[in-house]
Amino acid sequence: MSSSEDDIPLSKSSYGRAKISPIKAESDSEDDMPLVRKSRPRNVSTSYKEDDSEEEYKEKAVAANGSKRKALSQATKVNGNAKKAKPTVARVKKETSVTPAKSPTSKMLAKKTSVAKVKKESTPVKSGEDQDQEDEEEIFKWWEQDKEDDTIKWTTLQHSGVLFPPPYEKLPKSIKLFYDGQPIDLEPEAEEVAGFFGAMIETDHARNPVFQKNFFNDFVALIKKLGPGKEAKNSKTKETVNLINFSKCDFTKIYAHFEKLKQEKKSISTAEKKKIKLTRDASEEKFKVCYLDGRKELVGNFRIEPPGLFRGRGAHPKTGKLKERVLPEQITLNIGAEAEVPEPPKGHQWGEVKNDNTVSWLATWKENINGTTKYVFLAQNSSLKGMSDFKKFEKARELKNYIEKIREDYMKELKSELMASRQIATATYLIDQLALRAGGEKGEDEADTVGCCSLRFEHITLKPPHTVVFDFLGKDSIRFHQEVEVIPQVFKNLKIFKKEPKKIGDDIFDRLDPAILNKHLQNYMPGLTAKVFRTYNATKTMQDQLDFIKNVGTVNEKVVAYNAANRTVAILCNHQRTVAKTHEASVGKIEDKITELVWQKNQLKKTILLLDKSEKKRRPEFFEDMDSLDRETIQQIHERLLERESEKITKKFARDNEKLKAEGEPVMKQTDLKERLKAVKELQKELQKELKTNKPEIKPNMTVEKCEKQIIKLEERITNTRLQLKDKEDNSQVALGTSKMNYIDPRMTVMFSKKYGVPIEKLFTKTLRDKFNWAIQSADENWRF
DNA sequence: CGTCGTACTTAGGACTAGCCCC
DNA sequence: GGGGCTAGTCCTAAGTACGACG
Repeated sequence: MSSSEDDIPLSKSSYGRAKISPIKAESDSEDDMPLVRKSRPRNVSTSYKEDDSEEEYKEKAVAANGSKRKALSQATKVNGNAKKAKPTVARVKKETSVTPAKSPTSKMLAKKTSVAKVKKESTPVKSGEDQDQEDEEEIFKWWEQDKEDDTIKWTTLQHSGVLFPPPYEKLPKSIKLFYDGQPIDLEPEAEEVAGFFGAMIETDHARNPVFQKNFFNDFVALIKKLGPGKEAKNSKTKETVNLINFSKCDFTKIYAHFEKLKQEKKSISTAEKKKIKLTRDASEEKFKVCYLDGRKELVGNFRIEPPGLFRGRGAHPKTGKLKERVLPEQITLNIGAEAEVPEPPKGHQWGEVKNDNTVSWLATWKENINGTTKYVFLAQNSSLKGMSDFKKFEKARELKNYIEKIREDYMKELKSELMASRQIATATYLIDQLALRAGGEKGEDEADTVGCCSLRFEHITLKPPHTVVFDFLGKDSIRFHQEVEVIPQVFKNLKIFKKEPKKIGDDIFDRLDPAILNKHLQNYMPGLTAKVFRTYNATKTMQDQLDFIKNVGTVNEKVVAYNAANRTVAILCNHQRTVAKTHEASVGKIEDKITELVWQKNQLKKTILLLDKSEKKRRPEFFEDMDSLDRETIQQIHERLLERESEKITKKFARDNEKLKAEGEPVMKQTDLKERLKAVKELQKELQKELKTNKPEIKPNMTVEKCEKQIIKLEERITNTRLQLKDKEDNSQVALGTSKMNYIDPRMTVMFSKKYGVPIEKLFTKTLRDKFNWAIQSADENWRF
């Protein structure tokens, strides 16, 4: 059936268990999270990175770097016959860094075109006349437009094509692959592939036997194809054609070489790095933009994917295969008929150039491993992407008008006489309640993952009276493992669907596939498909969660509350991430920090009493917790304190010596260091004494007021750090980003921002603010999903 | 219908800029 | 002012959906 025989020896980590109620979120305790992760291979590093060698594109880029105004007028001309509506021009100050966007609360779907002149973030002084135009750029407020027919994506379209990765640069002569202890000369094309693998030998991918096998097959085939070649100068090398044993290959020299390069790159000065970035940016500038109906829009992935080894996820049978370099001849460009076709790289031709305005891609090619089509699309902040995003959320919003009926119906249909109807009802129940994906069929050559319709016998276990255990790998081979109490009829149905003669490997929903299911759903609402339920339930859950949040407390507290709501959604959608290797350590560090802050606070309280005994009588409860830490903990704090102190002194000593050396002065001796370290000894004595007497040393000029002030500061820091710690713990295996980016209607977040007075910057990163600008501009504090 | 190809959204991990802490 | 860490960004794989085709 599927993959299997030579599968990756992935260690399966222990399964966690959690009861979760079948009806979403609401208030189920966050403590018993149903998230469990199988241990997956982790990609540690890639260093086959394309990079540098900008030369090629430099001249063109400079030419393209003309004035914005020029570009604009040119574009407008092209657009001459496009939209006729008269633009309303509004002046809107564009957000500059941290000012919350002023909401010009505009009506959605207003029947007018409006174009706002927007101040661009201050450009360095421009000379003279056309400064006005240079500083301002027109922003097309598509969300204030009629949403008409969307089969036509554009009327005119111009762009500069795509950016190819730099050509392969041969390794230095001294760096070679070793075979059976001997250095091997390889043709550059083969050497490049050896480099792909060599660079990653320390990653989990490279340790995966399937990856190794696939890589090696392709590698050997390439060498055979190339033949001994002109590089083969010695007899030993001729044997490379017979290179057949992976275990005799030694990539360590190559690996070391790439590591060295990495280090060198890291060590170049910041100024130098900046310069490199600048030239790189300049050479790429023209690819970054395009003109759609005359309006400037950003292009997303204009960089052609560089060659490398395919990093298929999970147990992908093809992982490790060689992903070949893409040539211009393989690329199809899509561009307006009126536009000038960008020049292909020297000595090359475009595969094809077409003018299809029913699609949004600018370029496409076929990738050689799975034969899938890759596209170059516009950036996330483009109008095209924005519009379809908007539509997606409006569609999900529309579902709320039908959801009741749909639920009512599937409850009835669960008992249908017709097997097909019963399966549809059961599947809809699961998709609605558990936010499962549709689950289309997959091929033999892909990782064995499933969704609702493709669930198999072995993926669910029935536990009477009506608990179902789901355990399967979903998209990206992320494990879905939940124990769910379902309604009795669903339990009964699943039992039927699993009944003999069904066995392991058989589909649960044997009368169903996403097409059938979606067709059924369209009966309720045009355009309704399985995935809409995920969007609907995600945003609905978010709204319900946000509604619980009281409008009190600090901004930080509100952000934490928002994140908690976001987390509920992420859990619903099973958005996971691997726990960072450094997680445990960093949690430990924060915990240590908190106890240290508590200790400091306690010290201050004791100091107050030493300064003025009467305080204790005045407010005994204030001093109740000043001995909250036990002796051992305090001792640990002391140790850390002392260690830090001596480290600091040692470092300072080293620095001072460096300085002296540089100035040609005689350096200090180790005894001088010892002298300096005496201060630490002093401190140690002091602390030891404190530990005995339980009385802190009083610093000169200390007053009760000063102590009070510091205590308040410390308490603030303690709550903040605790908050931070909790957030970190709760988020360690949940990925919040995916739901925020794809499932939660951004207008919900904008509503929260406005209603609760939380700057949008605290909720959306820069990229998200750009992507969701339409939502920021159009939603207010009363917005409801 | 079932299969396939195309076009688009959704996804987690790799990489990195910049922030914070010392 | 440098190093460690993390949040944010980049990259591209892996889904969904749908229409054409036989």
